[in-house]
Amino acid sequence: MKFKITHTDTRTNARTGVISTDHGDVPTPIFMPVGTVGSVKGVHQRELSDDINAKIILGNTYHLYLRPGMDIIRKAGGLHKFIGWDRAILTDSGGFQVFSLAENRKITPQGVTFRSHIDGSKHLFTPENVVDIERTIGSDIMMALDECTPYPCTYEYATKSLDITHKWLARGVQHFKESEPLYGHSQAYFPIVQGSVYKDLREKSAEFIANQGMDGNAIGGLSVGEPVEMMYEMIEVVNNILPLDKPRYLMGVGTPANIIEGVARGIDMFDCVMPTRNGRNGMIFTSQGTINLKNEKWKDDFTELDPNGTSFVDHCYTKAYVRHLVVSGERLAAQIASIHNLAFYLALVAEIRTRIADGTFADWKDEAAKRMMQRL
RNA sequence: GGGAAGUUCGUAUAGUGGUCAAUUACGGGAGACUGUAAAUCUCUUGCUUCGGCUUCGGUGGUUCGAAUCCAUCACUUCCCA
Repeated sequence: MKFKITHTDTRTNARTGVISTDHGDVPTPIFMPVGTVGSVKGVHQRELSDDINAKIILGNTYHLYLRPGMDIIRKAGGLHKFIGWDRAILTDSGGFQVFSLAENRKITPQGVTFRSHIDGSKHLFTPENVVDIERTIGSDIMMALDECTPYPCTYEYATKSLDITHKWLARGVQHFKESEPLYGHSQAYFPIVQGSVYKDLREKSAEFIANQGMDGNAIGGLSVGEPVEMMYEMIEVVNNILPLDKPRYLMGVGTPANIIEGVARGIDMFDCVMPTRNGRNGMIFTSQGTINLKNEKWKDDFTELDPNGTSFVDHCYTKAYVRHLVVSGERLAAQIASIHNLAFYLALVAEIRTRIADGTFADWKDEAAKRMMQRL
């Protein structure tokens, strides 16, 4: 994996670049649709590539490991072949599940013991075996095993957790260096900055992560309930330390405004379930604001789903029709809304790249973020 | 023509003397959702100037008190002719 910066904004910390993987180039800043179990929920791979123009998607180590299991993925020849996706894939390590499945896991210095949410069976994740699993999956970018701390989180817990995350990282990096890709394409390994909302812990973590010398770096443990201003402050603190010449990935973020603000602070990569999950729940994002299609006010609105939208669904369906589908519980509603939202997110990062390149990003960002977050 | 059962807040239901503006489901309205245990979850759903007001087919009655008991009328469903 290579990263090349193409433009640097003079008035913010935003930049554009290109991440080159063996599964294609990824222009940055980029949004990566989440496809946890090897499927971006409700969206075909063809729609993902042709209509949404996603360049890279996520898979999840924990979920794929439990089902279908690594023997199937290995026999399939890796996740790309298994799911029929020849563009880039990034795998989350299961660190988020350490957070979200808190009642079903136990953290030890060795690793983390999980109880499967599917059948209750017990499993151990270590920094080493997670690298092995990600090698088997064959993702272009593999994430290190970390603990995504909850919010609020005491300073004591955050300190202890960070120490474990760092120790896990050192072992993960070593195992990454000692292991080889299985399918002939190269794989990168990204460490993750933690430290909750504590500035000194974040600084310490950013330094530790930067020193690993990996091809890219991630910021995790944010957008877990803390006020957004706190999140933005942590990004600033961390990005002051993370190397400029490596891509920076803000994990699990976020809203259109979060993405704009993240880019302004030097973030290059984002992922979030919001466009797909909220889409399934009847909400769409547009350049003019968000729309809750369940609302009665749209029942006889026969205008295009999103007149400014870049996706085909925006122009062949009306708000009234998609609302009808949502209210009726039709699966097509989830598909249309997911396609629309993902296309909107990808168009958003495309516009951000254009504006960084032509120097209009700083003037545009505040008004755009505000406009996109208003409720229609 | 004879007999039986029934009529409750949009619909279907629970409630068989006071703890009932009244159960539950659906339907309606709104909110949440940020490295996906989510096509999920939460709230709300008689009116109200928030003190109350008017409700359980209609009317009349019994009772301190009725959605609940009695009478009667209306309507509905089923069975027998």
